[in-house]
Amino acid sequence: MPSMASNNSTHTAKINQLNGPKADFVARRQKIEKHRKALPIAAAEKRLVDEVSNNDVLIIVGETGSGKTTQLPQYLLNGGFGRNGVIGITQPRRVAAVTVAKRVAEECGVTLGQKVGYAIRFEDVTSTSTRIKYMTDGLLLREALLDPYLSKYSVIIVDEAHERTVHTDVLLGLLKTVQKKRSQGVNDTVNNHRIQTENGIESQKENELQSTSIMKNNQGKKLSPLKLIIMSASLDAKIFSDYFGGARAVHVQGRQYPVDILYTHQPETDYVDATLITIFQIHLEEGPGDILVFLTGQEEIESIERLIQERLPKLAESKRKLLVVPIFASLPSEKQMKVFMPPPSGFRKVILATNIAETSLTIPGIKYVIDPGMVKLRTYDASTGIEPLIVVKTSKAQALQRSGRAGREGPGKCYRLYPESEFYKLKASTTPEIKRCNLANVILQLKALGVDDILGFDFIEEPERMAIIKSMELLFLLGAFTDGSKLSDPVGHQMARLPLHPIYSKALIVASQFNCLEEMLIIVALLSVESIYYAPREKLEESRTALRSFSSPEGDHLTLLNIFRASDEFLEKSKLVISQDKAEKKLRKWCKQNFINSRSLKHARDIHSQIRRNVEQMGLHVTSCGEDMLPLRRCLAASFFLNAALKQPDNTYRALSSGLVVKIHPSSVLFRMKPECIIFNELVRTNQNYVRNVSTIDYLWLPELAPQCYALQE
DNA sequence: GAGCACTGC
Repeated sequence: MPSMASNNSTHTAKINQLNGPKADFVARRQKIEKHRKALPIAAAEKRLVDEVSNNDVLIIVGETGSGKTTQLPQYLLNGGFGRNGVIGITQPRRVAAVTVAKRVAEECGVTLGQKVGYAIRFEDVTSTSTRIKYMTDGLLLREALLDPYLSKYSVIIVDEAHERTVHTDVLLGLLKTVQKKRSQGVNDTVNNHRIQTENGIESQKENELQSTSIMKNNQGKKLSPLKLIIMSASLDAKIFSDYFGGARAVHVQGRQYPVDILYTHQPETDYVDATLITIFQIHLEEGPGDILVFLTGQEEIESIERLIQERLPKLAESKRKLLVVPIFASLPSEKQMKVFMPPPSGFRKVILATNIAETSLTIPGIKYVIDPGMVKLRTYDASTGIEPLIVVKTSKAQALQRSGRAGREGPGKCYRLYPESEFYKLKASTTPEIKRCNLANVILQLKALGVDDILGFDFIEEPERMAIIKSMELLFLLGAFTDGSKLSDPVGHQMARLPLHPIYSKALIVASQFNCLEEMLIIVALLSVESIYYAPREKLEESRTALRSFSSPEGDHLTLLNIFRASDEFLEKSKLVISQDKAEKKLRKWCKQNFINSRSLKHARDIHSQIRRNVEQMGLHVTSCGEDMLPLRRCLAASFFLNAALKQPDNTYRALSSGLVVKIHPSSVLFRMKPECIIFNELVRTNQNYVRNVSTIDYLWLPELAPQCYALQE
């Protein structure tokens, strides 16, 4: 064998020498083919294609490493399913859509964006020749607003369905009805779909628009039936099968190395301490291999990091080679990259991570996983509308996902810091997101898709009635509905078209009437991203000084506007003398000097240009209020009137709609000013109720601008 | 005078 191998490589090297890049290409193709054939799913190619031919809905249970995401679309294309339409594959995350598309384009030997492409928000790398299209599930939902029958697709594959994101859940419901309608034929359903609106010429226009687009796609012939494939990890195939009327489920083997699961004998009272002990125990007693620890948040990660650093010097010098690497989403990207770098020779890496390491990124070299069994979860309280984060026990599925991270490159070990009996008491899977979030956007989208009766919609799992009703109330107050709770025209339809929280969508529509849409587009873009401020604890004062020149006495909204404009001016000025790339690099430096998170600012810039395009297409007039901030401030009051609060004698505030006692968050420019009347965008509950993104308004504006909520006292 | 799991349009 060894001599064979060496002969082979000499042979290849010779060809390389003779034919250069072409032989390189051939060698790479051969390597790719070999890799593809070795995947567990490869043996099932014909069977899978037959299953898809014979079943309109197919559930595929594929374990990690089966190759289903990259291979199945290629099998279907070769099986002829791309002839009558595009094969679409949805992913919950943007990076996944992009990286998988790149990989498949390479495997097919085509340029990305031609036969194989991807589409995510802000980026469409597809063309008319695209047959395999990877995309985020949220993007496909948006496409459905313009093409309710998803007529360009012959097959839709919903990948990672077990994650049960809101988008996946809504998409499954939509696909179920789309499939039914497409198999029935389109002609008689067009008029029933979303069109039962009693008012207005506008909506008729929109209906006509839709009918024509369907006709065009249809070219006079009936739309072909839609094939639907749901791909999921093993635990809950039955849920999907039942939802699709007992659809057939097939199983595809994965490729994972065995992982030893170890439990504690007793429940741990202090899991931070237990985590520390386990880290050192592995480090001192186990063979080489990196350690991945799952923790609940930044604070916990930083405190454990400190504790490790304190204890390390107490070890024998030869045992001190332990490199601690934290990772969480809000960490600047250059620091995040450290988890992918190999440690100095002889060192063991211990990675302290949040959930980000569960699915979003895969870290190489992990042999040991420590799982304390806790996770920080966003919840939703329908009665107050607050969405607090709480620490809860993981689910069984999550525990399995975490332990699986130890078996990607070889056999591994997972230390669960609770007794085995506790594992069996865990919930099978995490409560789907749709049951623990604000539903305003979901409802708006469903209404725009023609679902009139939200309470009667066939959700795979029903959200709470109260959560639906609360969100309907909000949409009603924003003017998105008619009295018959249909989407209003034009406001409701315009709101549904914008990729923003409904409150912000409405703010844009209001701003067009106040002649300050130019300004509001900026403010809403900034309110839609993570905080753009970045101040490490040790440089708090320095950052405050840097930001002082932007701050406005009128509040955080105008401050945000000032920062955006300053950054934009800086970028435009740079672009006059240097290339776009260099100018953007220079902007990042500017951000750093001013303690601004450049990732968030970039995101806001992208959103800004997208929503600016959206409102222009909708025919709204983008005008500016110029130097006069009064109309803009009145517009903020008219837009965010539901979140108004009045100062009380003790300098706290009372929120007018909920009656909650709140304080201005210390990060606000108004923290010390304590104006009489404010509006705010966010209510966070920690030890107290804090409001963030606050502006001062004149309280007399409320009855004038929002008489439906506020009446003048006699 | 305070902290923010993770995604997505």
